[in-house]
Amino acid sequence: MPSDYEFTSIETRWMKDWIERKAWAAPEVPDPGRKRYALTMYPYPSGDMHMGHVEIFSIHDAIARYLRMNGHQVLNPIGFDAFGLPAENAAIQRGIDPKKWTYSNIDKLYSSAQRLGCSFDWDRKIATCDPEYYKWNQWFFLKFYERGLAYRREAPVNWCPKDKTVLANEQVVNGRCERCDTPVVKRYLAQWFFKITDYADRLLEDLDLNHGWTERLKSLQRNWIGRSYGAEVEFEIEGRDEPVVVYTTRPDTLWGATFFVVAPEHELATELTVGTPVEDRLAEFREEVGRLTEIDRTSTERDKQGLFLERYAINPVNGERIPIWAADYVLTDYGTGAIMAVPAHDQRDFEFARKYELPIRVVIEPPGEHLDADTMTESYAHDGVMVNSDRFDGTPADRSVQVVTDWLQEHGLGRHAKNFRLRDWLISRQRYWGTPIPIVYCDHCGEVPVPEDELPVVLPEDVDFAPSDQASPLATATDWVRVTCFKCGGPARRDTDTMDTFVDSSWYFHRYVDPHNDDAPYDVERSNAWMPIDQYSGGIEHAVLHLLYARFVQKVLMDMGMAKDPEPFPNLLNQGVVTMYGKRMSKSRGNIVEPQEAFERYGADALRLFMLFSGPPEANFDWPEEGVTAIEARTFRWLNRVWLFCEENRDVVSVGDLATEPEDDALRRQIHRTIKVVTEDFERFSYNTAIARLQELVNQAYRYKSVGGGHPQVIREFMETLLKLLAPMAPYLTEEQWHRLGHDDSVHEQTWPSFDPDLAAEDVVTMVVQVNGKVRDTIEVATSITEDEMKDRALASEKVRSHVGERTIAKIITRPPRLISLVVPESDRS
RNA sequence: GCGAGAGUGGCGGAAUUGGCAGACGCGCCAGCCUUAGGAGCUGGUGCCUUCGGGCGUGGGGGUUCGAGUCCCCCCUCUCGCACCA
Repeated sequence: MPSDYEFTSIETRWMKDWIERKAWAAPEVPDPGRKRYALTMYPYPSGDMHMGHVEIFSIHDAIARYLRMNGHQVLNPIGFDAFGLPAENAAIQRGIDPKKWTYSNIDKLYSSAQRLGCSFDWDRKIATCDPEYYKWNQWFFLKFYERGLAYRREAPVNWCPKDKTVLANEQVVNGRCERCDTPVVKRYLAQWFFKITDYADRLLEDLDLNHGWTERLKSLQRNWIGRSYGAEVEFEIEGRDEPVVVYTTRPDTLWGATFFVVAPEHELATELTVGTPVEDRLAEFREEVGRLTEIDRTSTERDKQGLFLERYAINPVNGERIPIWAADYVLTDYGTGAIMAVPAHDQRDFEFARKYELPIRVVIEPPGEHLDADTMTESYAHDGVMVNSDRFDGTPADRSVQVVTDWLQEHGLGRHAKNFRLRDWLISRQRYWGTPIPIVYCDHCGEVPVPEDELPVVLPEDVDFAPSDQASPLATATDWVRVTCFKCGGPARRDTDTMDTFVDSSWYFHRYVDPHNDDAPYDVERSNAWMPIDQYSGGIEHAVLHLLYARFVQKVLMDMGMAKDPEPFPNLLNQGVVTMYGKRMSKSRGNIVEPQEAFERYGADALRLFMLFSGPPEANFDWPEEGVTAIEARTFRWLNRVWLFCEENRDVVSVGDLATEPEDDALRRQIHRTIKVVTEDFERFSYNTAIARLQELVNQAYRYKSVGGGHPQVIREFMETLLKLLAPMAPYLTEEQWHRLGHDDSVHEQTWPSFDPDLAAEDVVTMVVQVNGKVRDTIEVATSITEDEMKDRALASEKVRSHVGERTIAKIITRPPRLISLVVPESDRS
């Protein structure tokens, strides 16, 4: 009586074996045509491994192992996104050194990944908090600076009052801090930006190169970049030399522009009121607006607030004097920060006009209808015909924008223009645990970049981590801050902010090809040999963060001659998240299921299969109420069934030629069909159905034994095929049984099985007979059946005949060999 | 409001091209085995049924010999964007 699957010692043995002989090491440079770069988004080391990691790694590892078995040289590295707020917060709350905290988490996560049986190339490990890594963040920063892609500017920025740092637009979700959910406020600060807007068109257009992206993800990015087409129009301002430019998507409504609005924070507002009685009221108004959180400011329910600046602009198309207002519904950083207001045809302008009793003039009407400005209750923003617009009266809406813009351009009043929702990437952070920005400030020379040979600017350790509203933690490292200017040798101060950690993750996949390089971020030749990433996997939560920033940086690298591919990851698999009771697992919710317990009770393979079997990889996985015990019923018992079959049958040896019986052929056919469909399933990442097919095969093998089947070659073919097909998903059990079957090499180094087409083809199929579209009989037939035979067999069926009755058959549709459909008149059935 | 995606048994899900809806598994039911079972084995399991059959993939209509799949309308849910001019 063979014993059950005892995984503990087996897992330990093979884990050691794989690591010691570097089983997953990729060559420095791959053979041409054989490379596959498989990458999973590097994890943030916030503690030990959690179920989210287990899911991602299980899927990703199945991909990598499958590629390897298909003869590819696979680069499958792992590293750690090691900078970031949680380390610092842990340091503040528990008095632990952020460095120690981070590295100890990295150690835990690294060995848990080994225990899970991941096939990473362990020696390529990187941690972004190593000076050897972040030195190159600083190097890239300087390169960006040289190219005019990094600049410092005072601007209204998103400030999280709890985390006490600024945030990028991408990190503000519904007006709240993405990390701690605190409402964000605007602050005026001098900050560093990366000029991602220079690449907006390319980021938009190259999305089509990413064939392996979901439409959903592409649409998220398109939305975020938000390109719109329209016109820039010049408005003269009374008493000002220079005209002011506004951006509009509807230049055809210019004749309906009855007032002009600037954002309260806009410098034009200050300029227009300085020295006038309005000056103080504007300052007050601006302060009022500044106190609002982004949520309040952008709430559509809130009443729009405005202030008449007592100045006038001239409408360029009709020379009308229109009043200039400051209003909180106009944003400083979109377009030019000033707009022409067309209340009749824009809902926001309409509400504002009604509130402050400003004139409304209709210039677009629905065909054949009249709109009355005095009685309308909302703006009319649909298609129509131009009216009250001089020579353009009667122009239909489908041409009006083009025609008017052409005319404006001809007369020097405006021009065609486009605009983006995307803003430049704010990379300064007022926090400690990140890459110091390699810039010093000199009273004499101003902003001075740290020379390359002075890199890295190492993060100081003697720092008060506690964040404040006034200064970054690094400012408390007074000795570190004080430097001599690299240009003039005079006194200077270091920039005390650190970089957004998304800078780190925007190029880490290049570092993996050459992780120990001291002279450059990476060797370009090597990177070119491995890039692009053939299969990337990770969560969709990075849709407009990492996945957008990394694409931007890749394009800059390309322009610098450091990359050859416009897109770094054309194929992307977005796994779902692991939840329980529909909510993301988290300590604060108390709905955590620990992988450690699962490892101990059921082993890594059962846990991996459990994740893979639950559903498609893109779907979220809601952990069942039972907790880890669910693994027992769903996958551990089946693994044990596989184990016992191998234990009971591995000593079956061949004794010369054996005649094959029909049941032998049946099992062989099933084996080859299974190879075919499981291979197809792997190609489309459909692991849940692959496992289902393997379960069917195992069921069939047990049935074969129970009816007396026992052909040694067939049994062996079954076991070896099963182990190979299962190996990418359950690496430990398959490795152990592979060796128990007498092999000296690893199952993971075997070639993925191929099928015999003759065997995989079905010889007998079930032919369905329909009468008027309804299934009336099913008949077992040979695959090679002819259409005539099909008709004969169908018409011979009692069941079919009773449904046809006396009626004549009007039409017969045959789809050999599976289907025949008889059409008879619906009338009086007797 | 704009954009994207989804809706299938008690549950997770399957059906790649318009061709037997519900594979595989969980759960449940019955039986066998066992001192015992949270083990193992066998069979059953969409709903209704007068046992002929009828109905069935969110609802309604359409195309077709045939629709979960294609087309139109509607409902619900999820996600993203949203005072972006």
